[in-house]
Amino acid sequence: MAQKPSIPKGTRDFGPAEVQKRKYILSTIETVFKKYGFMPIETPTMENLSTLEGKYGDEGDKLLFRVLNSGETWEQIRNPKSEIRTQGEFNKVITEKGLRYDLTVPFARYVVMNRNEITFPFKRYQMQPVWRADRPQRGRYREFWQCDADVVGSDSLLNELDLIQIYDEAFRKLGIGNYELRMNNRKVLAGIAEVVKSIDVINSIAVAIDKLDKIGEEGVRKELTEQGFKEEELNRLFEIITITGENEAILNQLQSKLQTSTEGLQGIAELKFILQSLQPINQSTHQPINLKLDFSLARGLSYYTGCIFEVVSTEGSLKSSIGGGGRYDNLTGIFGLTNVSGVGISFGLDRIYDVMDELKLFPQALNATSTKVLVCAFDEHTQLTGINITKQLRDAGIASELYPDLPKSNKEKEKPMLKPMNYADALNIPYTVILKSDGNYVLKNMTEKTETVLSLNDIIHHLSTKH
RNA sequence: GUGGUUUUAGCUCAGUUGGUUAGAGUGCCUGAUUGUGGUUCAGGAGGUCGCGGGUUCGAGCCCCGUAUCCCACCCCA
Repeated sequence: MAQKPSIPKGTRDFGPAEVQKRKYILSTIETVFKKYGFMPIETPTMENLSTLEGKYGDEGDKLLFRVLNSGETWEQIRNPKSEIRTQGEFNKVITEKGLRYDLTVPFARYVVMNRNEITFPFKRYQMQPVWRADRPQRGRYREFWQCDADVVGSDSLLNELDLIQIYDEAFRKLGIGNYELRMNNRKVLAGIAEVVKSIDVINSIAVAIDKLDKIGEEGVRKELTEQGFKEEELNRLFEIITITGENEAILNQLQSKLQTSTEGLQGIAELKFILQSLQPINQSTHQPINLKLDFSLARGLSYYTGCIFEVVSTEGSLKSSIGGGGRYDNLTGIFGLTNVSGVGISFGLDRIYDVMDELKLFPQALNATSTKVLVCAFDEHTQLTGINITKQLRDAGIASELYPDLPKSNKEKEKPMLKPMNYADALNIPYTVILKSDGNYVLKNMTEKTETVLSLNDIIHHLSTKH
């Protein structure tokens, strides 16, 4: 008995229309990456678990897809002489590989392994799927694609500036003009923690205030009170993160409040530098980049140390981020290469797709087949002619197909045009060439329903000149 | 990992307090149409009601388990 096939939870098939739309997004982003001087790399689907574990926090470790070792692991475990005593030793016997969780950590691993071949600063982009064992929901998949651009080996903030421009250019090209690019700085968060209580509470504060727009001030206060924050500390916190106004003005206000924190002041200086560098760029364009400072922006991944970015679409119903990134000063340090700073951004292909699909931002032409003309023959003789004609059309650069089947049943022989016409119609193929038994070629425009008897050269000429 | 929800024809969905033979739209097939498609009209085919148990004289409907979809939390692209 045939079983109903299925695919794993959180994964999806993509039909021709979806793939074409996804590739449109990918190629748009890739074009921008290349324009800014980034070079492509690819890394394996699987990494050693030792590469992945501990890089994304406790939550991240839980979400790693682990790959079961092949081989006789059971024999090793049940062997009476087995040395396995601890959970760790057991885990190592049954699994030592995992599916990549993001593209940044594999990239850091790549940089360390290839440090002698790489010319720094190294600017790479990478567009590949990643996997997370999360529970699927809207905008959240277990298999999804990230498009990353990173620069390592340069601590200049001009890299941040380039990445900001990449975000803007790519989203505008895709038609997502109504997006919000939020920026914050981990050092500012550290400064806030220092001024509010102590630098050790940066993570508690970051996690809590990141939810500010979701659970509100009351919710954040409640969460932090449960963690032992005093009311006066929370008052100081909200005095800072609720500052509103123009970017420059709120930075100045923040500066006065973070006077006692060297790290906080450093973060402010970095943010100021980026805003100032952006000014000449914005003055020379009709569409200035709208960079929004947001001191409540935290972002989870624990390796960020400097600027952090997040992108959300302000149109449509998907509220989660469609891009994110930041600077990490010591990611390669874990793998033994210190003093190499990096900064990168990521585009979330699948969420960008969801936004664009809802807002109908895909070009109409993406839905059609690339076939421009369908050659229709109705017997062995004209089919031979058709083979030749199709070949010549293709040689002339015209995407063509020869309808492969001849009428078989009596009914089909009575109406031999029916199937090819239906096919051309269903696939929106704009032209057909009908091979008459008298040797004439008829070019038919399917939308205008016009037919013209033409020579092959005229047909090629006609189809080549039409866009 | 916690809580809620969805699943009925190829697709989108109805289905009453448990009661004869489970419906609609769309798509598909056939014909009206004598080498020519989309429209219209007429007819036709197509359903293990996610899966496995249970209650009942009787279950698409009630109960338990399981899978799956979606939603919230956690976290994130």
